[in-house]
Amino acid sequence: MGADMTKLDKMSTKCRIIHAAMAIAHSEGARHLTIDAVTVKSGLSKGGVLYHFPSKMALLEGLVIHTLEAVREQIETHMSHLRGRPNATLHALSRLLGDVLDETLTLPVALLAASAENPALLEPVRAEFRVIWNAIRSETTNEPGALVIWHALEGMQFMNMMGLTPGDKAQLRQCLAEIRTMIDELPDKERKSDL
Amino acid sequence: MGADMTKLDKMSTKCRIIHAAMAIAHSEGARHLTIDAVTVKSGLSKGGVLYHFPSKMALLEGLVIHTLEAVREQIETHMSHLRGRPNATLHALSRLLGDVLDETLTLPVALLAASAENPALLEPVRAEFRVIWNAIRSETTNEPGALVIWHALEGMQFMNMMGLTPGDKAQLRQCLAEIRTMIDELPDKERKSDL
DNA sequence: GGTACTGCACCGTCTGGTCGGTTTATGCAA
DNA sequence: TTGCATAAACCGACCAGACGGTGCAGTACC
Repeated sequence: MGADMTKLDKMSTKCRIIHAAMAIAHSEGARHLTIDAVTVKSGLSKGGVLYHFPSKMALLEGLVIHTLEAVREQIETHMSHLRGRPNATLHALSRLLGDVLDETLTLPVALLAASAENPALLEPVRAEFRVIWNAIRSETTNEPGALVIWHALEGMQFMNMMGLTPGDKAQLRQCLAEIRTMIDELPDKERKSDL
Repeated sequence: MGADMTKLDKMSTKCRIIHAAMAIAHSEGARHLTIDAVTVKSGLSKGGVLYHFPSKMALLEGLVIHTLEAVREQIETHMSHLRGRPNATLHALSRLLGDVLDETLTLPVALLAASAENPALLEPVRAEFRVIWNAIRSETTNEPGALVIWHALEGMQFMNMMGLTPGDKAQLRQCLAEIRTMIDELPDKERKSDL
């Protein structure tokens, strides 16, 4: 249990750092996401931050990996509640967006911060997106239709994060509901529906 | 004509600077978009760059405004070819995306670069997006449906820019074609069509 | 003794911005 | 046409501060 405590502490401190980094990236802009800023925001010392992430690249890498991991977990949780349902992956993604619509600390924030420093840091995200896309396309016969829906979901997340969405949250909810009916109307791989 | 020449030269130099800034932001990441980097890329001197844009904020502001202006012009050009057609604004946006799908120097690149320095720089974009949204919603009775389509278009642009889109360009073209049929099936404001 | 830090001094480089100066284009009078 | 004043366009050395990162002595805890 001692080991567990140690591990938990380590994780929670790392989380504090990453959380601080996300908050800075979102409110101040990726340009002002500096180690010193993270130091202040997280309440640690510079040495403390650099103890966990020996360089800024490592920090951003950690930020991407950590956020990606969280996303993956949330998707899997939703997926487990959707077993057997047609187009379960798209449904899971739509639920994920529903969860995340009010939060500010989302995957796109991490993407922006990381790509500002080094676009190559997005590689693990690309890999994950390929996996997601393969899951999506394996569930429907209408690939272009599914791709449109996925792009709509991602577009909502991006625009919402940058504060570019017009109208209020009710409108976004309505938009999300529309997307969900579109997913329901997507042909299943087994029993190809109408059209 | 002397005055015209002067004005043209001035504009072309400003364009060179902005073009250089965009290229850097896209290839190196917003973090490395520095005045010095722009100096080198544009072939000017530091003083020369700062003569046209007296600060980095001014440069980024110029970058956003300039890109937004270009987008607005392209939309209006497409709109003039779509006079009277239902949901003309969405159609214009879809054509714009078609034009831009292969280019790397797009509005989102400017958005990322600007928001990395100062999120407040996105305000003119927000204003423009409100205008676009009002145009879109004025043309259909199915607002949520239109919003989904718009988000899909923006999502495609963002994901394409960050290299997150899976599959090849043919797939994207197919996706865009799908979006266009969806726009065609959107109810017009006058004669509300099926369902 | 190892892990997880704090606190701080320090370094080299990068960055935004200033400033004095130079070149180039323009306008105008002799 | 020439000469010259004036301003716009541009150059590049320089500076102060920010930034990423190092190194190390010390501490608290298991």
